[in-house]
Amino acid sequence: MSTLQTYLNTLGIRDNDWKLARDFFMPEELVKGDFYLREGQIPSKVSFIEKGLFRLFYQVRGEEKLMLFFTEGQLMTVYFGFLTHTASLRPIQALEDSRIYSIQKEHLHMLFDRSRDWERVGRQLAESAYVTSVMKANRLLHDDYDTRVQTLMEESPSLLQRVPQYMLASYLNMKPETFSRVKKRMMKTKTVQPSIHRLS
Amino acid sequence: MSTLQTYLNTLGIRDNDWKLARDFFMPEELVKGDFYLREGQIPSKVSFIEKGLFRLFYQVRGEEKLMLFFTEGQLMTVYFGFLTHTASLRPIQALEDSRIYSIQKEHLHMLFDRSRDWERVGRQLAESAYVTSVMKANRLLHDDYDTRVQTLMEESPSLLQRVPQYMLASYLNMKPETFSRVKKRMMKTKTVQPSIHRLS
DNA sequence: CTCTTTTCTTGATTGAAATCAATGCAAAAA
DNA sequence: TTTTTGCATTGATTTCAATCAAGAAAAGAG
Repeated sequence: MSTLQTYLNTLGIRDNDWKLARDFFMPEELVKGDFYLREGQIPSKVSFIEKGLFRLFYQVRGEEKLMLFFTEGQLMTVYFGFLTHTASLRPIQALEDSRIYSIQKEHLHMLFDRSRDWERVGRQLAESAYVTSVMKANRLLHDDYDTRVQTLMEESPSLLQRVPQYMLASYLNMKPETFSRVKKRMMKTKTVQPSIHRLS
Repeated sequence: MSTLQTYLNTLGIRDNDWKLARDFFMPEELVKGDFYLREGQIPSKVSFIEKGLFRLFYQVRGEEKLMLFFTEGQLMTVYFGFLTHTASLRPIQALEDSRIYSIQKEHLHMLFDRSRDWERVGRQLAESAYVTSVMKANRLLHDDYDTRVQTLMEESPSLLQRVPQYMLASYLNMKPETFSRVKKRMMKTKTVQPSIHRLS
């Protein structure tokens, strides 16, 4: 629970606000392959990920499109369905054994009603969800293939280890073959690995 | 001012909350071509559009990319820069003579501090900005060209009258030539116009 | 350790939109 | 009126990722 408390602390949730919320958060364990949320369910909770990795995806004409990863230190939900009270067409599945803390929507709204700080946090989370989503969309829309792969490698190198490449390709809105070719192309172009010696 | 009041009313801003805010909203008139926000400025206000039409765009390698339209009854700002306190790379320009009411960011935060309802509205606006942005991004990413044009024609027919076609093309992330060809293709395929007689 | 399955790579081909280029067309300016 | 300007259309060509099709390599099961 302490990682959750630390996280909330950075959002401005302290002592009293934490006491209000503590009992609402329920621990859950999921093993690789488990569904956190199934297709057709209405998202009714938000979860803080203490450990693990998840993917939010959907199916279209037989093929899977991966939209988002969630991992340690992040809040997870199908925010769209959570906000619009609509059934999610987008399951969330654990890609690794995971440990999370979940709070129900109704409890979250209780917190909003009971505390100014929680209401403010609610706004800030919505705001940062907006910022994140806009940045992601702009990249997918306007960055070329090479840039997308490069950005991913720089910003989320750990994903390369933890996730099969075809999922990363889908996440970047390209085919696995294309991802493979872009990667190869980048290796060729790449200059010598930066190292501490090159700082001189 | 009354259209603004009506709008805020639908968000749950009544009597006292309105009185708190009223004097913060300043009327502005812009004529076609005026910049509501210039490149490099930090967005410091939000405006309600009573009348008119605006475009949010940016330049990349000499070409203009149109990201958003704002029109009557909507709130306008470069929300991204507004939230992140960063200079906007994205000017907003009036496409028609317009009349708006603007509130400064600092005043908005005063309202958040002074009233629970305003803080809630702040959250709800962030939430709906998120929902809108996700829907828009998903369409641009996953709908094919024909669908994008068709959706635009169905949902925003007035834009077709008010905006040159090359801007609509850019808005849908395609070239003017492509837009033209898609439109032509659609005309051919189109079945007889639905009419009241066909309801039988 | 071997066998099986999944994932990744590579090559050949195809297809759809971008690009290049020319023309048409209508509204505004001279 | 003619001329100019901005926008839309159309055709020809190019480009780049998708698709199709084998294999190779890696991961997992027994």
